[in-house]
Amino acid sequence: MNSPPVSELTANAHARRDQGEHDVFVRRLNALYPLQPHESKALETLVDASYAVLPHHDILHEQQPSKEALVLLEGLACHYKVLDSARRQMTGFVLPGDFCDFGFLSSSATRQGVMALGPTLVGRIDLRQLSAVGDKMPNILLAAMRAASVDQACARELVISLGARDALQRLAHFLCEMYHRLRIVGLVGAGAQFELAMTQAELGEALGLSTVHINRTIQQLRKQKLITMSQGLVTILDAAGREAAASFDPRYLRPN
Amino acid sequence: MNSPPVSELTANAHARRDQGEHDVFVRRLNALYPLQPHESKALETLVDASYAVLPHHDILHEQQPSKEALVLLEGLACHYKVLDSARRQMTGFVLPGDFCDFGFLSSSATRQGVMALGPTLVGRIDLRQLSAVGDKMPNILLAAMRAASVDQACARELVISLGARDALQRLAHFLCEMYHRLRIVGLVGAGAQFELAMTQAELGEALGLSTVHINRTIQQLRKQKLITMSQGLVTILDAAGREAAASFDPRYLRPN
DNA sequence: CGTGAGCTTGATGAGGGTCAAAATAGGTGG
DNA sequence: CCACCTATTTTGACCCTCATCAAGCTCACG
Repeated sequence: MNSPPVSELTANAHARRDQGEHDVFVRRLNALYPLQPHESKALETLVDASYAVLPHHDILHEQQPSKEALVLLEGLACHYKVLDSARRQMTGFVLPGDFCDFGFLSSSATRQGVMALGPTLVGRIDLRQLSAVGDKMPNILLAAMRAASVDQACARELVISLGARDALQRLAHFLCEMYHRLRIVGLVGAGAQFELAMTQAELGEALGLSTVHINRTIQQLRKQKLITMSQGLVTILDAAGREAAASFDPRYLRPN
Repeated sequence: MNSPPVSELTANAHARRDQGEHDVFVRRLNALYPLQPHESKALETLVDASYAVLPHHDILHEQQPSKEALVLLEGLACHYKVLDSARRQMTGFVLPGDFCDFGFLSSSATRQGVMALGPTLVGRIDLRQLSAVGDKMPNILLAAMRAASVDQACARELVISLGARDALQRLAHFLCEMYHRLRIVGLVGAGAQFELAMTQAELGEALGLSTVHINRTIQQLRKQKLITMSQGLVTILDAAGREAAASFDPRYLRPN
C-alpha cells in the first residue's frame, strides 16, 4: 500500500480516473474558496491530461516559463534549489490538490525547481482555457490566488522554523503542517496516520539539519511518545502534545 | 540625512508630494511590468492618502482583514512574527515601492505583522478604486501579481539563507538583496551606498543570528574590505566579491 | 553631564555538523 | 529461497559554529 511501484500507481490512477482523480484538486480549491456546483464541474474538466513523474525527477525546472498550470494529483513534491556546494535546500512542499507553481498567475518563469519526492501524478491545465473559464467564474481565480497566499504563508512559516526553532521544534512543526494540510484533502487515515514519502536525508534538506541529527531528533519524538515513523508512514500519537512542542498554530493554513 | 526625525521626514514628504512621492511606487510597478503612460498616470492617482508610521510601530497587524492596499513610499519595514518565547523572527522586507502585504489580492487577512523599522511613509489604495482601474487596465493587476511573485521568491531565498548558509554568507546575501532591490527604485547613491535603518539586533532577528554574532560577522566583512557599515549607512566596496561570498544570483528578483 | 540605546569584546558552553562504521531493509538475480 | 547489493537508518566520537552571559565602550540627546 505504501509507495507502490510507479507502474502500479499509474494503473490505479487510470482505473480511478473516472471516479475523480481530479477530485483532490477540486476539493482543495473548494476549501480555499467555496465554489458553486457548476464552477466545481468546470474546474474538473480543466484538468485535461495527467501523467506520472518518477521519484527524484523534476516536475518543473528552474527558469522554465509557464506554458500551463500544473497540479499535483497524487504523491508529494517539493520546491528546491541546488547551491554552489552540492548542497540542496528545499523551500516548500506540494501536496495533492496543490498547484506545483504559481508562476502562471503572473506569467513569470518558475523560480525554483519542483521535484517529485515519491511517485507522483501530475495534472495539466491549459492556461488559455483557464483564463477563459476564469473570466466567467472569478471565484476560481480567487481560489487560486488564495492558494498562492497560503503557499506564501507556508514559506514564511518555514523561515520562522529555520530562523528561530531548534531541531525538535522544527521537525515537530513540519509534521504538524503536513498532518493539517493532508487532512484538508482527506489523506490522513484512521489513527492520525499518513504517508510521507521522504527519507531522513531529505527531511534534513528541508529543515536545514544533517541526516544524523534528523535521525536523533526523530528518536527523541519517539521517546516522548509523540509520533511513530517508519518507512514513509507517520502516526501522530499525541497531537496536542506535538503541537505544543512545536508551538504550532494552524491559522496560517487558513485561506481567508 | 540618515534617519531624520519623523516630523522632518513628513515635512519633506509633503514638500515633495507634487513632484511625485508616489513616484517610487509607479516606478517599481513599471519595472515589474511595463505600463503605458496612461496606466502609470492612473496608478499615481490611486494612491490617495499617505501617512507616516513611526519606527517600531505596526503598519499592519496580524490577522487584520485587508480593507485597503498599503504601499510603502519611504523608509523600511518588515514582516515579522513574535514567537512564544519573546523571540521575534522577521520573514521579509518591504522597501519603498513595495506593497506592504498581498492579502488584498485574495481578500485574505494579513498573516503576519508588518512593522516599520525606520521612519516610514505609507500610501493607501482603496480596493474598490483599484479593482475598477484594474478591470480597465489589466496590466496594473499583472504588475501587482508579479510583485507578489517576487515577494514569494524573496521568502524562499530567505529560507535558503537560513537553512543552508553560514553567518557570513547570510549577511552578505542579505546586503546583496537590499542593494539590488534599492537600486531598482533608485535609492542607491554614488559609490554604491545606501541607507539601512536597522540595528544589529534587528539584523539578528532577520537572519536568525544573535546580536553578538551579527556584530562579529560585520567585522569580518569589514576586514575583508567588502563593505562599510555604520549608523544605518552601508557602502558596498567590492560588489563582485561580496556576491561571490554569498553566492548571490539576482535572477530571483527579476519579475518575469 | 548623566543616561540609555546601540556597538564591541571576552569567556564559556550547547546544539548541531562531520566523519566513519555498523546495523537494517528492500530489491535483484541466481 | 538464498546471496548479494545498495539505500537508508542508526550509533559513536569529535569538533566547530554560534548562543549566551557579562561587562565595557561610544555616542547622541535631554
